[in-house]
Amino acid sequence: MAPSPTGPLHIGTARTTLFNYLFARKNGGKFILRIEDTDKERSTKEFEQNILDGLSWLGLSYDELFRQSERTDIYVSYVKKMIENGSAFISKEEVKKEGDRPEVVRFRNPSKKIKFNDLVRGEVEFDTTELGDFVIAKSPEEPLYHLAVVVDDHEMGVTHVIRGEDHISNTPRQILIQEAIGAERPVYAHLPLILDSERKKLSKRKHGEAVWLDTYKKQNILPQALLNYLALLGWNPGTEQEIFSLDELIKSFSIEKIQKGGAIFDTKKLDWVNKEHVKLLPPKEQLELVARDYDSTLLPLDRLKIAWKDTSIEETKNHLLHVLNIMSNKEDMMEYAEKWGRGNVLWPLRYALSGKEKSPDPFTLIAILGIEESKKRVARAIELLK
RNA sequence: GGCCCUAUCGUCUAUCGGUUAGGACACAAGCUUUUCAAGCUUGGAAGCAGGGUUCGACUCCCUGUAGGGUCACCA
Repeated sequence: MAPSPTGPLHIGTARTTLFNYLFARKNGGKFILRIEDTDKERSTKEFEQNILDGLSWLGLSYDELFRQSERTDIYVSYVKKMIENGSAFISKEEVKKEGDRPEVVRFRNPSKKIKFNDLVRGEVEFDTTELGDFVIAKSPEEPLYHLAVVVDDHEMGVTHVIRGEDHISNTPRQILIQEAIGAERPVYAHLPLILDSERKKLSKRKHGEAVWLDTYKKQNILPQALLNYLALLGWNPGTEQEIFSLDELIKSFSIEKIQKGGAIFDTKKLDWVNKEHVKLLPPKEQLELVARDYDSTLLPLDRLKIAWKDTSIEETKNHLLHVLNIMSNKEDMMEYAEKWGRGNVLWPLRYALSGKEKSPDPFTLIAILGIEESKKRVARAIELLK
């Protein structure tokens, strides 16, 4: 996996990492994390840390970690070799914009057709003529992405490259460089992209926070739930199972079941997957999650939803008034509820406390909110019924 | 625009030539006195179009259409 630390961990990067992880673990391979920070202007340590933290939160552990910024010497030796054997050359350039160099290193493009077999898409063919003699280094000491990637894959013995479909057009030029330095060609698999509701690639510019992993972390989405949902975006197990642990994903994973078309990110389904994972948690942890959810939120109450079935508003109000007394005097709530009908008493109580038709039971809510806050909320509901 | 990729319910998807085209999310309606972010029942909802190939195409081929990706001295 090869993220670039030019921004916080992107949700798409998280999914690509997951697929790489699953594939490696499934096949007993090694999972390498390579920080692609050859762009000194845009890469920062903070973003790198954010990516590392995000992966650890997700529980995606890697076997080795590299930074391209620490491997410049290796790339430089390759650039020099390539210039010597004529597969690259120093080219005089017109300076068009700020930062442009008068001289760069270009790849001598043999301009031929490149065919490769993609594990997801089958045979793909490009004519590389249109690529021209593309730039592989700003100077012999400053290698660029394509060169660094190919050298690293070669040096690290990378056998499988699983990445987003937006990289598919980068593949032919990387293959060209491989052939020039005598590197073996890895197996490629290009994943379908994650799309927004308008079927456009999820981008930081258009979608802001929705693309950062941290956003979902803040929303109390469980890491295992996010992983589960991400796996289902563009992949299916071939069975009707939908809820998976990471280990189960590893067991069921197969690259043949990856979808070709892009998939829209649906937060509703994410929420459902998350809910299913919450149910799997021990009761104590569930309670902690609930607490985080209900502490601060005060939802608007709907007058019509407070009353249970066809109980009258008047009756419901009386029950709530009693409930308020019971809370103040610490009397037995269940005794009262049994007497007047559990639904008649407990439903409006729970609704008054949570503001939701579906929520934990009222006793749990009182425990979370505290007696004072609970009383305040019940009083609020009574006020509404006047 | 060139090149590349893609095309089944609103969404995620199953189907690998013969199915009443299945499931899940979401939605709608209902049931359940409700310690229920539960469960259950029911419902609506799909093969982009046109040509082939074939006894038979959602499935294979071609064309069109639509959508997407990519075209840096970023990655």
